[in-house]
Amino acid sequence: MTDKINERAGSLPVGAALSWGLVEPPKRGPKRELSIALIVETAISIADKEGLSGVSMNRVASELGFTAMSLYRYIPSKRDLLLLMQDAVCGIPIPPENKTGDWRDSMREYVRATIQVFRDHPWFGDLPVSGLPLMPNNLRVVDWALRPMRDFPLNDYEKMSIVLLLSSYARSSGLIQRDMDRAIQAGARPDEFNGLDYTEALKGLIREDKFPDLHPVIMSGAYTGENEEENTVGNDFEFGLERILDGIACYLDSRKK
Amino acid sequence: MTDKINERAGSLPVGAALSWGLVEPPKRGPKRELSIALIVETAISIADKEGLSGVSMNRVASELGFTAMSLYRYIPSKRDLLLLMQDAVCGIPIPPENKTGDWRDSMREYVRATIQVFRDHPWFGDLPVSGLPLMPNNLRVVDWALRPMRDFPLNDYEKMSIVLLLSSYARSSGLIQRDMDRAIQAGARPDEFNGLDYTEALKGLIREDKFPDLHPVIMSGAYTGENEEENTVGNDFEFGLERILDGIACYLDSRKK
DNA sequence: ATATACTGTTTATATAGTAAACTGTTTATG
DNA sequence: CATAAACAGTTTACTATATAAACAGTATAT
Repeated sequence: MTDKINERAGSLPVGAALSWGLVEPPKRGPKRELSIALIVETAISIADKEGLSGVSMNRVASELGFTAMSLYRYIPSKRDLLLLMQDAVCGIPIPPENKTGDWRDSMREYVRATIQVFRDHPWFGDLPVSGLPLMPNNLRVVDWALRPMRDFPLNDYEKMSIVLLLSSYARSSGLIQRDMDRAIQAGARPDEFNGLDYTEALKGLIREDKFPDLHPVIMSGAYTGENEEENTVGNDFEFGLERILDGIACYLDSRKK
Repeated sequence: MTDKINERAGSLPVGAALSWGLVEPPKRGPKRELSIALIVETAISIADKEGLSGVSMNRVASELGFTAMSLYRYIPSKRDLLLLMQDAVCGIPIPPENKTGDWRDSMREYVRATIQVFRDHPWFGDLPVSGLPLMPNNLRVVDWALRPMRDFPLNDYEKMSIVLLLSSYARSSGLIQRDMDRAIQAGARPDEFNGLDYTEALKGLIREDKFPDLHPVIMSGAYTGENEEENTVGNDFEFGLERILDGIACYLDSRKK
């Protein structure tokens, strides 16, 4: 199966080659009853409901009415299944280009959409990011991130650094928002454990002498995010994003003059 | 074992409680031949050499000359061992406060040190970050990150947002630098697979019509980082950091006027 | 017609993590 | 001092898990 890889795949990881559709479909033998897309879709829906730990080859196959081993006719290893899942949820709709809007709006839109992926698929942030994106949906998102900078007087390295800046911030914000979503869900059933309710424990542990700068932040509740109504920053993630955008604007100015 | 937790631990996860030293040492019975610190240290050294997949309860115990089950007298689960490892490598030396230096230098120093953790312990970035730090070493690092802002005219939410900004950027940069380190190591043995050498494959796959903005970046080699000497950005991570610092400066200015 | 390349399944193996029961040791208590 | 309780580390056992190998049936190329 993995030996039928198109030469264009070059040295790509198998998961990436599969995602690019570079593995030739078989010519003989019985009709396939499954497909990569179906398997990945099923795995994602399990992960959405039960987390990554719910995703086993057996579980995915059972859901489809097959045996675990049948999946290996499509995907060579679980690691590759996870890569395919990762790329699949990057297949978000990319809005049409708005040539009149300013670049700040476009970047905000990109970051917001990226964060949403983490909230829609809470397991997404549990997969390790191994280096640069190589798979098609993920790369379309990178293409999107580059779009607002098309006419910037910057070279490609500068642009990529900005993409890194935006995407890393989106990731971190996405993770935190995901955890907040979880806490709210847990709060709906108060018998369950509320993951963000560590405030009391921390207040007893963070002594002023050992943590002079963290101490007041814990005490005010800003660290764990209680009294969210007092949060002048507003929708948590927007503050940092505006700082990043300011920083970019600042750099553009310095380049123009 | 886990039932002997100090009440100050409150609702903390067990791993965090262990890390805070909130689990009372036993009063009777035979002398302990191991310690949490020793186990964690051993696990870290295995992970440093062989990656996270090398760390199994069996492997760690064998290294110490004990059976896997003996570890459970100290650490209730593997998940907790991983948490302890995560916190342990955050135990980096925190430089003394430099009251005369400016805040930008202090923040640069913090980010640089954080990135170094990812390079020294390549597995560190493979562990999922689950929400806010709760463990002592990690929180000392947060305290450090807050230090340069002590006299900023900002409230705690604003400060925490900036910490998020800096630490998320450090994480992403750290991951990329780790991967570059790996590629260089692989390059030293050219028979091995160089993880960053996907350039050729991508050049064939990223068509201009589907990826109008990414296409030129791939072709120039900026995406995969070939011709690093042409990278005007300089030491890759510094560019984004300066943008962030500019953004913060910009915000401070807008507050002052 | 038949060899070939497939399909999904069955069977088997190796490697986890960890629960429970066991043996021996130290300490607190009567 | 005797004994019970609390512990240490081990043995054994169980449950998942990923996945290799062999198998029986089916569609296609020659």
